Amino acid sequence: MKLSSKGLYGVQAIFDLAFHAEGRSAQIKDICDRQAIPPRFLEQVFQDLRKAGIVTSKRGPRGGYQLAHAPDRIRVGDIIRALEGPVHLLPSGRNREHAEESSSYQVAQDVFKGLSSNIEGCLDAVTMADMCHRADALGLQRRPPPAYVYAI
Amino acid sequence: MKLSSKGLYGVQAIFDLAFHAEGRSAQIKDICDRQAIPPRFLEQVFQDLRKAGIVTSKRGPRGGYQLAHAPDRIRVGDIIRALEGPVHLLPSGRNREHAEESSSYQVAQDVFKGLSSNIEGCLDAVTMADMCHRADALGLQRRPPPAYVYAI
DNA sequence: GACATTTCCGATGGGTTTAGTCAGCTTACA
DNA sequence: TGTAAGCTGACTAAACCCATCGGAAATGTC
Repeated sequence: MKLSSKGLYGVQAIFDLAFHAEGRSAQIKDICDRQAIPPRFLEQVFQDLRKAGIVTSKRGPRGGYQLAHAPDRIRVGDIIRALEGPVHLLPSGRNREHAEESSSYQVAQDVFKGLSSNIEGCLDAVTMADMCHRADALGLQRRPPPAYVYAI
Repeated sequence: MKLSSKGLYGVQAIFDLAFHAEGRSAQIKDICDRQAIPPRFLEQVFQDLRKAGIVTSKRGPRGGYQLAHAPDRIRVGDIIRALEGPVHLLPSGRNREHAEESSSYQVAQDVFKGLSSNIEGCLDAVTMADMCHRADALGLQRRPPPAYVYAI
């Protein structure tokens, strides 16, 4: 049982936004430089995150992405669900229709449903604010984007 | 985030063994009939379970599989680990070596390591005995294998 | 208005994993 | 010795993952 790269990249990127941008917006290029993520791939990831309402975007020069909520309101679970769908331990089998009738299968179904929501609970227990605190504890330096200065 | 069919089939099969065979042995054919699992596929699953020491096997006529431990000593997590490897949320990336140097990545790594062991904890909290109790509560009937009777 | 920059969208391709099948071998009971 | 089971390894079709690409749309700057 593992996470896809999309999920990891997503969490890294949102954390990056929370930690380095601090409410302002950042661009894909900069996030990828800091987090070592392929830029064209992160583009896709951000599309999903935008559709899920986790970030807002602005096009054009000096555009970029911005958190839609405060870091303590964004949970790891929100990101994972946006990128990989709900945690659902039951595989959507092909000839599972026949099995669904058997009450024997229902026991497994009940158990896995309970486990799924427990696991979601684990993921929802960690927020971006938590990750920022941990980063501070590690001594990680914030690199806020330079304030824009008009050319002379 | 989802489970593979192998994991579900494995849990179903071990539960079936605990519930219907009750310490005795059962054959693939019978388990598959009760649980609606492709027989040749369950064969593979049982090989992994045997190598992990969760079941023992006996070949030849009137052979079959048998639990290696009491149902309250077999946890869902044991089965999942045997069939899908340890829960490890971090994808084993290709160019992740470069990223590992960045302490930014280390934050994500720490968080996911913690989450992984929490999730294992969820899976280890449910035993086969628990599933049997639940099945009893659902009114599921046990179908023990008929005691062998010598032909006249 | 022209241009540069950045996000947005859809398609594509290589590689890996999954789910299931198959043929043939080994073991062991009767 | 025949037959019923498990054991082993190879195989395949489909799905999925991880990007990468070309171009379109929006928007700030000159």
